[in-house]
Amino acid sequence: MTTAAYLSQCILFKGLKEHEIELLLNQIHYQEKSFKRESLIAQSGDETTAQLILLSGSVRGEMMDFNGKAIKIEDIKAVRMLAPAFLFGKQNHYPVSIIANEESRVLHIPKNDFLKLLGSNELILRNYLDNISSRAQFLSEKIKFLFFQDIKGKLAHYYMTKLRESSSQTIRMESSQEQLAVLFGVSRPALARSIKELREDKIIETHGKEIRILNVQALKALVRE
Amino acid sequence: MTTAAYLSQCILFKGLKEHEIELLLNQIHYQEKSFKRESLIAQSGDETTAQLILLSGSVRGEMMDFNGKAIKIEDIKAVRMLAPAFLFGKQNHYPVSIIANEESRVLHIPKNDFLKLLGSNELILRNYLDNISSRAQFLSEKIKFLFFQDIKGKLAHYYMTKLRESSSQTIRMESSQEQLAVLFGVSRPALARSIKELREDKIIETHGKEIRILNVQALKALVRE
DNA sequence: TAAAAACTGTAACCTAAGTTACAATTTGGT
DNA sequence: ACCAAATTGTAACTTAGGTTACAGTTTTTA
Repeated sequence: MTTAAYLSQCILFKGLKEHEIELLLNQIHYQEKSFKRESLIAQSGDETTAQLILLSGSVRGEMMDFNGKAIKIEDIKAVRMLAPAFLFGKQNHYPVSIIANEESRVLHIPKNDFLKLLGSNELILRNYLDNISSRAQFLSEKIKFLFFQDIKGKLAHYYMTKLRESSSQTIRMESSQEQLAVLFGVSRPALARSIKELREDKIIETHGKEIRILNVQALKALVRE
Repeated sequence: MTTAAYLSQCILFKGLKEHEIELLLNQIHYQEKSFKRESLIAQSGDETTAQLILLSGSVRGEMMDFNGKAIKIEDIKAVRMLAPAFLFGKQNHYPVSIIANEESRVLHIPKNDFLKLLGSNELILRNYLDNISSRAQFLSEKIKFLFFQDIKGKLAHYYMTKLRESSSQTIRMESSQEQLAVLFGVSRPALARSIKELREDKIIETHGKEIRILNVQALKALVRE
């Protein structure tokens, strides 16, 4: 698969044909890099001198707390830009560390070339604008999630979201409690305790990785908003 | 003072002369609105259908927690755009409630007219790009501040920032403990307790609104980063 | 300048979540 | 199918911060 073929799946190039992307790429410099599973793609605090685009694989963005414990901000699957809102503005540093979840390929476009790209096509510019706005929106939601919800609120929010994607009243957990705790920024035993309490209150029922929602109303009431 | 004169002080129009702004304004529709002290300019969750620019006065952005208790995200002084990153992207809703701190005037540019403005001048577009990127950066810092710092860490961070603006080892607090607690998202007595502990540890000395930093090293060490 | 209002200091008590530890269960590899 | 490793359940105990309450202090306003 060509670079342009990958990029045609990135929202930055939404509305553009593969051959148009090809033409645009010919006018700028860029590199492709491969990263092995668990390797560090960018370190929190590093200067952002280029726009990165994840072409294949998946990565995660993590913030570190004082004790070195990570909390996961998000999982990112190809094809997507990495840290789009951190190339411009005042603080050109990665806000999170970016780590490959699996073998991944990343396109690396130096800032000046990326600027040229934005200037060369109005559609791309508009897509970019949309994208960094969405980033700010995502971060603003993240504040609400991390800071305003207690553990049960986080669980309820998480389950409700999963439930919307499901056709039945059951959810299949694809991540472990440990991983979920990292996403919630809480300790694993505390998460398990909250799950237990939901079980005791007959709000959910767990069978291994399957979770059945028994009382959607009560669950919804736990979300603090 | 004309609208254009105010706008020439807004980073969105950085690099433009007053008469150039005047010309641009002639091509779009806009309104000016006045708000009294403590009145609601926009409610969290409201749809963002226009770009707001604070022309005079000052406002604050607040998130509400579940119990209706506010936490202040930031204070905004004229001249500045309000919620710039929330006009584009997927979630066109105010992330915070915006409340006038004092008598304030706000320019209201409907989304389409604002788009026209962005399209009509490359400098404005670039300024806007910088600005919404800075918003995302601000929010990312806010996550670190609110979620990763304990109360002493927040105090230390706050004092260190104030100290940088001061020529001596003293800080003059212009906000009350109550206001600071709202900014930190903590309760007032808990904040007072932490201040007391800093005093007991001989890290600071307080005399009314004056705070003298006795041990910068120890203070710095309290910031969790 | 006196009374009211706002602000600060502090204490007792409560609660959510962290920490540590370990047993029970599930999963995956050979 | 068996063993090791990972995951989950749970309990005891600690801790940071919330809640409530009230006294002392400073600032505002009449």
